[in-house]
Amino acid sequence: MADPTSGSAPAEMSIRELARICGVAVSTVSRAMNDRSDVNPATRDRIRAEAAKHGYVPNASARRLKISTTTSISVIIQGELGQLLIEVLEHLERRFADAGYETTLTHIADRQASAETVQRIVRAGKFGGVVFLGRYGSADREASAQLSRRLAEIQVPMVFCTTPDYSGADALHSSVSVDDRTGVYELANHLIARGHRRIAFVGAGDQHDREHAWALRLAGYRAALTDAGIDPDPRLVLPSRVPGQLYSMANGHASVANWLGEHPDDRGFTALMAVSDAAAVGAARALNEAGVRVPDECSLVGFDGLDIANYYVPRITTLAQPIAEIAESTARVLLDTVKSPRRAIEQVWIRGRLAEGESVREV
Amino acid sequence: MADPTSGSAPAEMSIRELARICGVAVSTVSRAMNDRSDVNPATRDRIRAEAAKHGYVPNASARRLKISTTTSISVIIQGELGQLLIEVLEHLERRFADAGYETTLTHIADRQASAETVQRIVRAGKFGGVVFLGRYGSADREASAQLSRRLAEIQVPMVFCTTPDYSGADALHSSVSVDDRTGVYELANHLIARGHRRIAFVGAGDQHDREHAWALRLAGYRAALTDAGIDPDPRLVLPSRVPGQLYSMANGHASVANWLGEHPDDRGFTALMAVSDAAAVGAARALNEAGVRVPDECSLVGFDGLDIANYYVPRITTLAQPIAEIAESTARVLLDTVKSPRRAIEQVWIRGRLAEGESVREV
DNA sequence: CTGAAAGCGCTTACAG
DNA sequence: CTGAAAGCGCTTACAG
Repeated sequence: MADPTSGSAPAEMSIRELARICGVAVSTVSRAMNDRSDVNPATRDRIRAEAAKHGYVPNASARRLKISTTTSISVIIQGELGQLLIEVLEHLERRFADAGYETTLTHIADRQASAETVQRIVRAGKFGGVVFLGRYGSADREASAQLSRRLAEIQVPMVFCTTPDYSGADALHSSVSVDDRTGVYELANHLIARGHRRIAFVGAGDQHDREHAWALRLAGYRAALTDAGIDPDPRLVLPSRVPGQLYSMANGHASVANWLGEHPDDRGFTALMAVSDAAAVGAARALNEAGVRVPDECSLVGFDGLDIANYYVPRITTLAQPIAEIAESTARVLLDTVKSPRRAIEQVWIRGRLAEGESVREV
Repeated sequence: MADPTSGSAPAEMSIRELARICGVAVSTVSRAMNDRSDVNPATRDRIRAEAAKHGYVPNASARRLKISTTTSISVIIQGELGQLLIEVLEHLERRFADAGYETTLTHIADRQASAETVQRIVRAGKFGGVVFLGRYGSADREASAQLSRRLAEIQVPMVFCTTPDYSGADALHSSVSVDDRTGVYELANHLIARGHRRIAFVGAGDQHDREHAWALRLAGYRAALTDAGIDPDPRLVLPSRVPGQLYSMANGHASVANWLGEHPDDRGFTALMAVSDAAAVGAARALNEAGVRVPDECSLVGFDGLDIANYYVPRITTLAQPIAEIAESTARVLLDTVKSPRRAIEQVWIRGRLAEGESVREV
């Protein structure tokens, strides 16, 4: 039917056409293609051979229209697409694959983060469940809470991964995350135990956008100082300089470089806590450019435990996220919810591991 | 209809039900939801309000079954999921969004790289086109060529991004890629111009798997040496030690550490070319662990031009991939092919830019 | 083991 | 501007 002068591709074969070719009913083709037991093996093999020969693939849209069960999970990532989320994604894919599910990733821009977007994605793909990888929401607290409530109305199992649910007092969604606060608390204590008192924090976000990992990490930092009898100096929370990329090398660098430029004589800290390993690398470069040696003149810690922390010179002391465990728990919670949609909301906080590097020195 | 004692979620609303609620025909609801002009604005608004109120979202499977046109592009990534591909992906998404297309990413394991997988993905999602990001195929040359032919039979526009088509003499697919060979050729000349003669290459893959960027980069390295009158020493092509992650820090590190361990007295090179920036970082650590300073005692260059090259200390001289241009060309070629499926195959090679860092010293 | 038929939820000529 | 009807390509009772 294809007109050679036109640009259109040949039409795809339908079950009906294949049935005609094989001289059987469409129902028989359907059974053969789905490997059902109620079809003669010889018939099945003949049909499948013809299908392969003609490149017939069942139309999934038509199939989905009939079938209620689905074996697809949608992973939605909003905004920053860093190495950490990518690694979590890889583990998630493996876990879901083990359970017989396929995984599809949709990356959406910040401004598209709405309940409608999710609803469209979910119904478009007939997904069995949704994982929000990284946060999902806007910088505005009230808008985020409302979004969370709207999401709860969508009748599909969902779980937040690497971020808690920020719905407010009553959590509306399950979540699995590293224990950000405790992790940074431990890191700060690690520094304090080595004599540091003037510790700066690199990578604090916008005041209005407190619903993100950085805020929990900052809270852990403050708590550790306070518990150690050190009065947190608000000036040592270095403001972010690359707002859209809080956890990036660029932000770590700009933030510290800016501070050092404004305080040429006395930088005012003996140790730096970066909100992420990437930010730590940027901070290290800024220190180096100012002639400050790590760790001899300034200690440095990161967060995440990515390859870069391990291979950087000096190796960066960091809080290693338990990526495999996070992915495993996320998959478990989601698949449990798929099986029992009314099961209770579950908040899972997984303790990270302090990975000692070569970037901290006693003072 | 939902049984409160069962775990099933309430059924989703259909167009029929909404039509009944609004007291109109389903066709009118359809027109309202699709913003068609042939519906009374007042009727449309009333219907849309009811839809929003009841959380009605059209079933996309049913819609796709009727509609032939699609506005979705599938991006397929096989195997390694590094920072470079992620950044290309982000640019691709933006380009496609500008053209009115949504992008969906599917990440598949090496062993699943078959024509059937692609066919299933394509028909499942009714995608308008497919981008293969990174290579797609197996390590076996003959199997790859056959796969390429099978892919060509799938009647959907496709383009390879960041990798050429390895079908053999006659390319069967369009591709957009940095000019790997010329890029490394330039980097090698950069080193040669600074007096280096003993240059090692880090990150060569398996002999049987020559269909990958590393092989083109290795070829550029060899050509530059030969053209400069230097006989390439095959021993200076350091074998890979982490096969599945050729471009990783782990591989760069293991490869160089292993070599230095076996040649404690004379390492045999004055400069190192790494297959990627990440491998360069790993190599730098291995050098450091052996007490070899970069660049004073050994020069180092990478490939890709990622953040890490720019923020590492010392800043790594590298070949910056023109990521935006690669994404732009990929989107252009694919969308052109969507419009005119019979258009000619196109191989696009984009020249990278040598970004000079602080990791090369004259000898 | 196989076939004829109903129907999943939409869209789109066609008629009014 | 609105409605009744056909049909997209499948799956699945139901009948044989």
